[in-house]
Amino acid sequence: MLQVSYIKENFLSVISNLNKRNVDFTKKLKEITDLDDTRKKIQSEYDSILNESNNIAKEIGILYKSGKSNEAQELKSKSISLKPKAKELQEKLNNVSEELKIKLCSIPNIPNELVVKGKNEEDNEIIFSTEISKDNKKIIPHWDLSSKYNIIDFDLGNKISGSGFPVYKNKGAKLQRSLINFFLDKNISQGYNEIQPPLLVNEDSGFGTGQLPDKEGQMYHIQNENLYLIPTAEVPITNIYRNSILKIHELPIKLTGYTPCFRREAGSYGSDVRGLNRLHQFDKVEIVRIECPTKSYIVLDEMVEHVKSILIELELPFRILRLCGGDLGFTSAITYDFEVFSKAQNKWLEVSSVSNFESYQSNRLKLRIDYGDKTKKLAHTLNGSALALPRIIAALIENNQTDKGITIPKALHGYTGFKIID
RNA sequence: GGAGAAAUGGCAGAGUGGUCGAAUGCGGCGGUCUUGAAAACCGUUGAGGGUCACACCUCCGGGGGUUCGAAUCCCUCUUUCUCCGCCA
Repeated sequence: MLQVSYIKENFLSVISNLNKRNVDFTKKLKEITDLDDTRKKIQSEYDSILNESNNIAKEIGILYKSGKSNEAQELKSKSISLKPKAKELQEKLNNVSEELKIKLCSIPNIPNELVVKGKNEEDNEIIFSTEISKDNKKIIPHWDLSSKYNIIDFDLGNKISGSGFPVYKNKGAKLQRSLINFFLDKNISQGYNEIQPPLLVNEDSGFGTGQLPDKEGQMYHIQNENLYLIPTAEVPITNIYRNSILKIHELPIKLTGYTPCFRREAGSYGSDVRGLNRLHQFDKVEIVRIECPTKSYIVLDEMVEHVKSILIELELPFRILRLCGGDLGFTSAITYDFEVFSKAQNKWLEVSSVSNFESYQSNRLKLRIDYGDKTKKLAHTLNGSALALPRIIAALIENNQTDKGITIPKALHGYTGFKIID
């Protein structure tokens, strides 16, 4: 959520930067600033009525003490006469504030200056890519390899839950566990502290990181408890700091956590959802940072380098994209996507998304930094996947298939305890 | 699931209808003293809205109500604790 004061002070640049998302927000932003002016006007009118009745109440107290109940009676009726107007103003204020909040929530984050305008994923900028071998060796897709080596069972998942809930078996299960531990260890070695958060969150948490309102459709909702299954560990981990004021010396905050993630993925179909490409439940290790605004872009680069180093250790072909305005997530100011190459599908698969949300989330979260010199500012939040499991597994088994079996990259040997799946 | 108790500032803890945004202690910050530190003493120390700055307004778990006036009374929700039941 953007701050109204920021919109007012930077009206034209906000419009032109938001324009990179290919939507013109001029009208909406104008409505917001007008609404805020109205809010202020009603607020001050309401405040002065409250001021008046507060004063009367105090006087009545004094009069009663000195036994002048007749005069007190007079003041009482005066105070009562103020009530209808106060009530009316209070209601107006509530309505306007609520409307303002709804309107503000409908404005996405302002893209950073590095982000180019663009329509969709085709306009994303490729900023790094490893070599992709062009040999024409026959490659088996991961869904066939899964059953060939009996490591992932999609039919069994269908039986137990439905599509998008695969069952990992045997060395497939061990490979999952190994990757999770490998990722966590990598993150911890870079100073991230491990968190095991709840997998169900309340409405306030969903709002804090920007999943609610509007994006309810993407989350599973437990109706009778009004809880949501997390679509990413970002939600519970970032919300640790909801309604917080951090002392400057408490920063930086670097957290990592492994969780299953649950997504409804309504509307997905076809080859997009084949095999491990898009699941309703999948495992992911996330990194989350809370930073001083002056440092968040240095930190973003650091996070990109970190994720990159993990993919290099896994010896997977990958590339890094800087998302264009049209493909940028609603709450993000800038996002770098990591994609591994699936040779069998001749397709890039997203395995990580590293973003700086600047103060967009922290304004919703009410997450501020106390600089110790009377100044307080919204913090910057950042997060990224390091990394999401299923597509890593898909690329790994496809790329490493040999006549003898699927070889496991060296970096994982200490975790798996085996070097080949056969 | 049943019965009872509670929720106040960073923490502890007073306050049960009238200058209470809230005593006191601890902690934090600034100072005096000291070669330096500790101790002691003095001062200061919640958040949001609003204003050029003041004024002013809101907030004592959340929401609603009673009253001229609510931290204090009533309703409701949430959370915590104790006892019983159940249980990985």
